[in-house]
Amino acid sequence: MTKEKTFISEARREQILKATIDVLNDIGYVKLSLAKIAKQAKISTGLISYHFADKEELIQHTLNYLIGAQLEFIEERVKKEADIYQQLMAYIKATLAYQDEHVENNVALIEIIFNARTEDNIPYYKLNEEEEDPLYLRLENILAEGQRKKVFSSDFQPKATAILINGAASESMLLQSESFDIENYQQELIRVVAKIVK
Amino acid sequence: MTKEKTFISEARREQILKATIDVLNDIGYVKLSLAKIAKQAKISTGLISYHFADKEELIQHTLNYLIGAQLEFIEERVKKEADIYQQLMAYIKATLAYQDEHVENNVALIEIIFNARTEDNIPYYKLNEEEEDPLYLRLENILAEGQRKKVFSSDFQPKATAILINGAASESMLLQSESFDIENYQQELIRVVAKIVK
DNA sequence: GCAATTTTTGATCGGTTAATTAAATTTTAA
DNA sequence: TTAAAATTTAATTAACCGATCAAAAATTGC
Repeated sequence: MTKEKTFISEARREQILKATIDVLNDIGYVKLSLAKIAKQAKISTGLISYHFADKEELIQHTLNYLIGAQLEFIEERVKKEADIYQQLMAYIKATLAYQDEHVENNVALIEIIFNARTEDNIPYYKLNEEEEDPLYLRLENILAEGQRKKVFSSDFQPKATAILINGAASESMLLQSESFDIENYQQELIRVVAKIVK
Repeated sequence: MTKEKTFISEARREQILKATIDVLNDIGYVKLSLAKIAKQAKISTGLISYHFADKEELIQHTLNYLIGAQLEFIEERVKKEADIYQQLMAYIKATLAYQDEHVENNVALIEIIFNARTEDNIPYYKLNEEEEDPLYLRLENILAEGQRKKVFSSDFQPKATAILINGAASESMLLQSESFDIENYQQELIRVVAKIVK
């Protein structure tokens, strides 16, 4: 109820949020300030405070947006596949595709996760994500379901394998150079995962 | 030549460096200040400025130390093995062991890599490490040498596979919880890598 | 069209921080 | 003993930041 905002208010909040992502890409979390965000969005600093309780709430919303966008992107492609094996491949391809196509979002996500902290001063990257992170769970479920349906070998552990695949997939997030051939890496990763699940 | 420091100076620099690692673990890079480091080391802030030109030089030295320590730890264990296959396994085990046994070093490393920036304002995590990072190169060389010696299958690409293995291995760095069984993860990772190199 | 409400501005307040430096003191080494 | 090196203390400079708020402007509902 408290969150029923007007149309214009929602639009403004989204504008500020997008500006935050831009500024994070430009100068990073350490130098992030409301003044910089305001300048990027071409509004006054006071307006940010009007729409967000404080800087932390703004960052929290930006984080939620970024996580949601990635999840939606991947889920969208996974659910198009009926076959469980194709779902697994879609998951991997979508993960890499998102990193390639939405670099700004990934950079902003990294900046927040590795810098922002909870009220208890615990950095987000130390929070146990594998227990709650919907992306982790999605992958783990695909792997487990494949085993249940006897499509995959029962020769691997869904949880450990999910961590492994996610680790291998997100590594490419950090390697956006000319020399890194993401197309080729995707093929290799898919070949390896195919081997694992047999 | 300019770096020829006295014994006491070297000891002090190392003390400051260790204090920096401690403070990074306690409060993170964002809140890091010379005052906090001085307090941790139980010295005056001025003394830090006396031994390090500026904050950036201190961070740079801390980063070099952390990278060197990890490399040394892993290399130490790899070179004990004569067999190339055992070298590969030693590399993976050592990578995970280091993350488990030197959590403070890894946290400090993460804090610096994901926060500090070069003079050109480029974050360290965006620098193309796979081209220069000695750890990457070491793994890639093991994989390539194994193929050359026909011990490994020629069915994978050393570079892509090195990225994959490093990604899967470093993922566990972020998952230090009670629910995460690093022992079990190591076994799974080793099984998978064994499958890849056949 | 007018009054109430929402949105926006922009200046200001109180606080933090880094880096530097000068001067005084202590420690070290030869 | 003494000169150089190491260390403390404390003051300075100068920048910046997040939050606040009163007032202005824009929008909405009636």
